[in-house]
Formats: sequence, structure tokens, C-alpha cells
Amino acid sequence: MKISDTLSGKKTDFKPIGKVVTMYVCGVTPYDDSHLGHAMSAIIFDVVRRYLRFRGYQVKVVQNITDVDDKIINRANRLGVTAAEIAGKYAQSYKEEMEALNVSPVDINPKATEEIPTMLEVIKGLIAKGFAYAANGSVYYRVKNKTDYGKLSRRKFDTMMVGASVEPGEEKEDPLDFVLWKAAKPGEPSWESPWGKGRPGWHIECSAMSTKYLGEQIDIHGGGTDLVFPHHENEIAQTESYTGKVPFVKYWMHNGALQLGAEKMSKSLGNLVTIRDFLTKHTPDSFRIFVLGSYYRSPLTYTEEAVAAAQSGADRLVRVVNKEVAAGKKKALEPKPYYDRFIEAMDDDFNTPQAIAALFDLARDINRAEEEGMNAGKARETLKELGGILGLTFEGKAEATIDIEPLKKLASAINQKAKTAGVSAGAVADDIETIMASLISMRKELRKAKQFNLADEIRDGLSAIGIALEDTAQGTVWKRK
RNA sequence: GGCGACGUGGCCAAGUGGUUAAGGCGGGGGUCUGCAAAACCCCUAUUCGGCGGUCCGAAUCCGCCCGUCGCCUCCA
Repeated sequence: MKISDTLSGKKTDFKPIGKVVTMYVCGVTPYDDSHLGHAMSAIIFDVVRRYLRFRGYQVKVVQNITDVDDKIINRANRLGVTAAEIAGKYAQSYKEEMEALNVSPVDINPKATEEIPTMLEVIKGLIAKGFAYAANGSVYYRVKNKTDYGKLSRRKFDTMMVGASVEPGEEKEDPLDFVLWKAAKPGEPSWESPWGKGRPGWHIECSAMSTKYLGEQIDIHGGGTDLVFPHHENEIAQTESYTGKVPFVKYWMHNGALQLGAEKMSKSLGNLVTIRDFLTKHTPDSFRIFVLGSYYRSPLTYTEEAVAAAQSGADRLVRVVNKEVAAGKKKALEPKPYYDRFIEAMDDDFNTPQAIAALFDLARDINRAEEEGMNAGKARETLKELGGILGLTFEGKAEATIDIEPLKKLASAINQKAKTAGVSAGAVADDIETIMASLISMRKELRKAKQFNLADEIRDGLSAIGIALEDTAQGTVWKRK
């Protein structure tokens, strides 16, 4: 299989360094509800690890939680709680949202605050090698000593000088230098260090954690394209100068940003849809179909129309997978060609749009085959299996709760009319199943007697309550709309 | 200003040198049905932002132009 790498800009054969594929994915800074941009990234790298495992690789995945940061502290101060409380709360809801989105859990999920000693080790090592220096209780990375700095984001020193922020009273040797350790300020969480109390800079945690849990060189590093500079550039600088091993990462995978309207969906811009809100209106599968329907490196624009289209498509797959059909007598539908197409697509740098196309073709051909009396059992299993690699659950919409009162009211109204119509009326029970069974059997009688007006009244009445009736060859079935 | 992408049917979106330009959604027609729903069938881009060029041959390569976006500050 082939994977694109941001650093080389090329798509090359995937050859892991060791037996176990090592993968590091940047996690979130939990200071607020997560949005669909986070969900998109999580889903893409979920699919990467699901597919690698499917292809027989052992995969070890680490994802950090940046639980100490300016934004967490600011928010905590505003609300009068501790930073740890804010971080804990949102880290927990992120975890729950990932579960709801069917993102498979990572193997190791370290928190920055629990890895301070690891980070201090790395920082000390960098100072010892001349790649970092302490100043006024802070420690900075010395960019000019890393001659290939800028290689990931393709930036050159002199052009970067222009944009680099130089704050007043700056103790940096060079404006490009970035902070590894921040001297403590009053009212902020801090830890002891050889340079006094302080807290870690943002980038250092990823270097520390990936080195500690995955080794000095790793196979895959993932994250959003917005992390390329400065975050990943700085990670490379820190890690490579600390370990002396190049390259730090063999395959840099970056997913395109999720746009909302004309801009990137982001917390700081305030234009976002939270995962929570999305899931009240749509299924997890619909977001998968939406995200995976486009190439992971390209930006994707969120629109209600596009999401509704994805939802319709997802619903169709759910119906096909869950349809109960008596096994056909004629020959079986052979799923191999679809399976092969799926693999071929996924092997080509995770071409999920093509992979999904294969699934939709398979779904259509399952329906067609069963219509012709063929056995599509094996094909249906394949659809389920391949969909599972993409993390599809094949679960329908969250069951809309149906009010029993209007249903009872409808049932008794229909019972009255049934008597006049000379059809045996059912009892108005207290549970939905019984009432539905009764209504369906009444409607059956009515249709047999060609009393279509009243039969349709049942169907229309149910429809108004949110229940759909379908007359299939196996009889009438009902479902929540 | 620097760096990097992108522009394909009504909408979303694959394809990146050569048989009929995937797939989804939507729309139109049909089959089934008492009527529906679901499902299936058929139709819906001679054309890939514009203009030049390379080539036997380009949506795919090159140049210019127009338009959109991301990064350059925290960000998945």
C-alpha cells in the first residue's frame, strides 16, 4: 500500500520501520466542546488504523491530551475553577463524543500534566546538546542550530523572520526561537524544574510522549494541516535534535481542514458546529460518509445540503445491511470483485471515496440480486465487514421517542370506525408493540375488504405520529421515521 | 508579501496522459403496489475555470490569466 507524506510531498510504498506500526496522532486541548473539525481528523486517523489492522499490521497508537495551556487557564480563571477541572471535564466529553462517533480507542492517551518529568528530560537533553537555552526561568529552542528547520512547512529562514512574533521584553536570542518551558506566572499551574517553577510549552509534549511510548523514530504522525506550522515543524526540530535520529517521522499525514462557510471551522473564529449538536440531528454514519466521501488531504466544506445527502446515502446502506431477506434459492452474489475494488482503493493512500463507491455498488447489487431471487448473504456480510473498516456502524437514526398518547388516541378512533365498517376492532393496549400489531392487522382486514379509505387513514395517522408503514412481501412492517 | 493547495454534471465528489469521465444526493420517466413506501430499471457532463502550448493523443503535463481556500499567531 501507498501513503502520502507531507515532508517529501510524495506518495510512496508503506514500509514500517519495525514489526509494530507506530502512530502518533495529535489530540485536543480540552477547554471547550469539540467541533466537527476535531471529529473529522479523529475519523480519518481512525480509518487509517482500522485499515492497517485489517491489512494485518500490529498498530500502536498514541494520542496526547494537552491539559495545560493558556486557553484552559484563561477559561478556568474566568469561571473561577481550576485548570484541571476544565481540562478534565472537556477531556471526558471528548472521550464520550469519540465513542459516539465510533472512533476506536487509542492505545495510550497520555496527559501533558502527567508527563512533566519526561518533558524535563527532553529539555535538559536539548540544553546539553546546545539546542536550547534557559533565560529568566524559561527555556527556548535555538532554531538556528537546526540547519534544516522549516523542511516540513517549506519555509526559509529569512522569509520567516518577517512574520515571527517578537514580543516586548523578549528574552529570546532569536525571534524564531520557540518556548520549551514557560516560567511560572502568578495564578497559573506550575511544576518544579531545574529553571524554577513553570509549565511546558505546547510542542514539547508530543516529542516527549512519542519518544517515550513509541520510540525515537515513528512510522506515522497524523494531525490537521493547520498543525504543520509551527507545531509539527517544531516537533521535528526538538525530537531530531534530541535523539540525533533523522527522520523523526517516516510518514507525515495531514488532513485538510473542515470549512464552514468561507472559513475554516475553528474554536478561535467561533464558526463551528459542535459534535454534540451534530449528533442530535444526524447519525455517526452520516458524518463518516460525508468525511470519507472526499480525499482526506483536501479541505472539505460543511453545508447542511452535503450532510443531508450523506445522511440519505448512509440510511440506504443501513437499510441494505439490516434488511432481512429469506435466502434466495438461485446462485449467490459473489462479493469478491467489490472487496478487491475496496482494497485497491484503500491501498492507494486511503482513497476512501473510491472505497465508498465500491460499497454503494455492492449495496445496489445486493438489492438487485435479492430481487432476482439470488442469495446475497455472503455479499451482505462483506458489505458489513468493509463498512466496518471505515468505522460505519450501520445503525439507524437514534430511535425517535414515540408518544404513546396520540397513538392510543388514533387506535381508539380507528377502533370506533372499524366497528361501523364491520371489521373486528382490537383492544387499545398500553404498549406500542401491541397497538401496532392491532392496527396492522386491522388494516390488513380492511385492505382485504377493499376498504382503502380507512386503511389509508391508519397509515396516514401513523405517519403523522412519526411511524412509517411498509407493505413488503413478508407482510407489513413499521418503523420510526 | 512568502509558502502550499484547489477550480470536474443542479449540489457534493473521485479520476491526474490513451477503451463508455467512479460514487453519493437531487431531478425526470418506468416496474412493483388498491394507492403508497421501500427496492429495482432507464435517463440526467461529447465534457473537466479561461486562453495558449507540448504530444499521435490531455480533465490529467507546461505557461499565462481569472476565481476560491489554507498556513505564515492559538488551532484537528
